[in-house]
Amino acid sequence: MRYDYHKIEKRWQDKWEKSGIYNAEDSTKKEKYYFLIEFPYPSGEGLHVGHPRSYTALDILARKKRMEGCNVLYPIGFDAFGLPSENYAIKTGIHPAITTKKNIETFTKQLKSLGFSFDWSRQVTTTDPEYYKWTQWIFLKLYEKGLAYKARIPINWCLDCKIGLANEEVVDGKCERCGGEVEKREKEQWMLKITAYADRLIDDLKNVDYWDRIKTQQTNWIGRKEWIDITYPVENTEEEIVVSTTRPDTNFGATFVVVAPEHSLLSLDKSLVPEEHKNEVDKYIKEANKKSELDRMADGRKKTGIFTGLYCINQLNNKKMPIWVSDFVLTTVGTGAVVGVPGHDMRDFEFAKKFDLRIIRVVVGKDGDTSEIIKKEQVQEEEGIMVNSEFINDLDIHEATEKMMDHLEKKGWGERAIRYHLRDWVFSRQRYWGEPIPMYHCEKCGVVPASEEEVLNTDKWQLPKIEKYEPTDTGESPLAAITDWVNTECPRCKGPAKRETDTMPNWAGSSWYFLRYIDPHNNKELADKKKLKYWAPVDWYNGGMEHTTLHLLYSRFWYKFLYDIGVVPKECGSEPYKKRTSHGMILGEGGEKMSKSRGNVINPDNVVKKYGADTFRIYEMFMGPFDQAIPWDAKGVVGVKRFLDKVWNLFESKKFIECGGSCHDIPKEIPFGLHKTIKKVTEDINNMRFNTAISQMMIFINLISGADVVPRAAMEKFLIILSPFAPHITEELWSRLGNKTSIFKEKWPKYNPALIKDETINLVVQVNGKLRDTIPVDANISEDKAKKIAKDSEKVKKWIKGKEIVKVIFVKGKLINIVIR
RNA sequence: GCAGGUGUGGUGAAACUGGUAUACACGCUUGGCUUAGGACCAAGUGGAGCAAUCCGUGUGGGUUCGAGUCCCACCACCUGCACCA
Repeated sequence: MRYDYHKIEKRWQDKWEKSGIYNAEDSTKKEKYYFLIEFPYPSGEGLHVGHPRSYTALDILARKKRMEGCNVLYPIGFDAFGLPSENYAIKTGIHPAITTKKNIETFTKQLKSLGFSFDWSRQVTTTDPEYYKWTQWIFLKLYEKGLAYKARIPINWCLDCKIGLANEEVVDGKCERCGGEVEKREKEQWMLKITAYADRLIDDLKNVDYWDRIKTQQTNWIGRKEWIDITYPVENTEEEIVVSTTRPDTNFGATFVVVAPEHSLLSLDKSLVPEEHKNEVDKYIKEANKKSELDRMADGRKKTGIFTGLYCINQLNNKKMPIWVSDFVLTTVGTGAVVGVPGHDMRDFEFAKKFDLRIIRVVVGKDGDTSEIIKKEQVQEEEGIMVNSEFINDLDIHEATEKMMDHLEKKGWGERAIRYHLRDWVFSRQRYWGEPIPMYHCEKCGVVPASEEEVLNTDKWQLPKIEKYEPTDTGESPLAAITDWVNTECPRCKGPAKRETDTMPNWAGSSWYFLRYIDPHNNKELADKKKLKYWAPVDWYNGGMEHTTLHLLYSRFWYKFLYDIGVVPKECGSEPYKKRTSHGMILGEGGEKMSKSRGNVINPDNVVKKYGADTFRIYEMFMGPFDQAIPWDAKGVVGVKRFLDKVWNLFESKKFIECGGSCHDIPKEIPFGLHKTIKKVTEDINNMRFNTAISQMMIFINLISGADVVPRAAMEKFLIILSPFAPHITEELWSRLGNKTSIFKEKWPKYNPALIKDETINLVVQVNGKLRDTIPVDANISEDKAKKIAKDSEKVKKWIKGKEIVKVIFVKGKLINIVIR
């Protein structure tokens, strides 16, 4: 019979779904294991080939873990709030809920066609009021604990469309939809105080098993550093300017100060800027206002700037420093003013060069040059010893930093500050398709939170139906247009009040979904304590590297908060994910990102139709190292299909023989190869080296293709280790071998170490490190014997003849290297 | 700009703690089978050379008996940068 993957795959998918063999059990004595993948955003484009990379990987791990006797939770859900559905609604007038429902149906069908062992009975969707009421409840708790507050934060404002834009919708400073001008506009927004958790978010990383690069990136993103804010009096005024720096050791080398265009020193009502500079400065500020932060950082190379006409005094040496304004300085970093030390900072150096400012050396590097004036092209950023710096001369820069900080503090000229790169989380969106923020604004009482009762047990804070999805031209969310929803009474004083009309960002729902999977239908609590104690935390979370700084950090923050207020029991620990790994992106065939506009998108449905789900799964695991970005290769899929065809055809053509204790007519290579394969596949799966696990299985199949008879037991073991990769074909062949129960109820096989020991090896013989011969010898050969054999080799003799042997290096069981002169 | 990563045949890649560079797969070449082949089977396949041999893991240095692997400097590319998810 032909390998008819369509029939086989459909049949087993139906059987598995009916029997619910992948559903996690809630009350069992078995050890638990919780695998988590990042739940998808159900976009209108359907499943991307990138999604199954992560899902297949953890599916393999989950299936293996079950076979090792664990009670495994491997859930799935949908992160369905977001911009694309809303923008689609603006264009077509179709309600996002309808689009979302349709998209989820498509995704569900696609995911099921790939045979993932998800527990579908626990599906969670963030747009479901039964789910998002708990998201809103968490917000109320954050507010109650003082972690939610309002602040004025700029948004991107399109002057033509008159709506606020997401950063992504701003392309080269222009509105993505109309190409019009975009400017920054300040708005009162809800903020979450994630910085209150900054220290714990860094320090607790030592208790989790994340890949190093993930830990490093998180630590750097939080960016905890000791700064010092130094005050300089501004000449001929009552004002002072406060610069912030992490390198006060170089302060004797300071020659100028640069402030951000938004700096208060330049504000009009202060009118400090001398008349003759005013026009130019104002013009510069206006230009800067149009650029996004990222553009400003990117353009920083070009070094634009204007002298303000003001000077300040460095109190260390009473030197006068001109104050410049430049948009490479950001208000969000430090105090929004930096001190220029052009001798030892590339950016300052380029700035000084361009505007012809003084450059002074205060650190000596390896070259030992101590001259005070630095010649052009000589900026020196590496570490070294202080010079030209009075009381800190001859110290290395770290000691000098400490001493300078003490000195400045003692004099009252500076103040130390622990500062983080991490900023508080802007939690408001002026959009419709998100969780309403359950807050009242009362004329008398001010901000009044909704009650828990209202949010949990009434529909008062559910998203109301609306007619138009465009944000209002005042910069408010479309909800602001529904006056009978907005205008309401204050729950405290019963006077007139308005509802908050901003909604939450997409990140909200995804910050705690993994907890809801544990108890998805609970109507009384976010999740039952007993179930949480059993299942939490997540044992293994895999996702994209691009989520390392935002989503991963946000969800760790929320989990810690829920842990602090006792929603998550103490026994679970204060970290949501024990282990975190990352998959690489799948690129288009040319090596570029897959996108509609490039026309290089691969639809997983077509691949499944042409080759079957098992081939698709194995190809995605075989294409390269799991953590690396890899281009799709349509031809590569063929090789994997051939492999599965070979496995199938073996069953059609081979004789399987039963061997009780011993099988004398079976060549030794078969048990040797099998046990080596079991070992390699087992270890490689655990280390996410799926590509090499598959190549080992290919080697084994190539080996037994040549054999006349194959022991049935060997074939069964092979099918079991292949089954997590290719669940359908293996389940089918398993049942064809006469087995009545599912292959996934089998135990994961163990290898026999005695069987995979090499008895002979190829001894590598080198002369001066170059390969000259390989000689098959006993694996336990002694050094003396190996030396003799090596020197007797004709090939080696040729090289050592007439030369002096300086020494011989012997690596047991591997090689011998003869060093000659 | 800052942060994290990657770089090996014609292609995707393999190489555990420094020890035979290129496993496995694609492609290609030759042959077989076939009415046919985008099916299957067999052999070959880093470069130069008749050969002995030499050269080869982004570039340039270094450490070592020995470097794809370790150290230093550089180059190119990918990801993220807070309102895409």
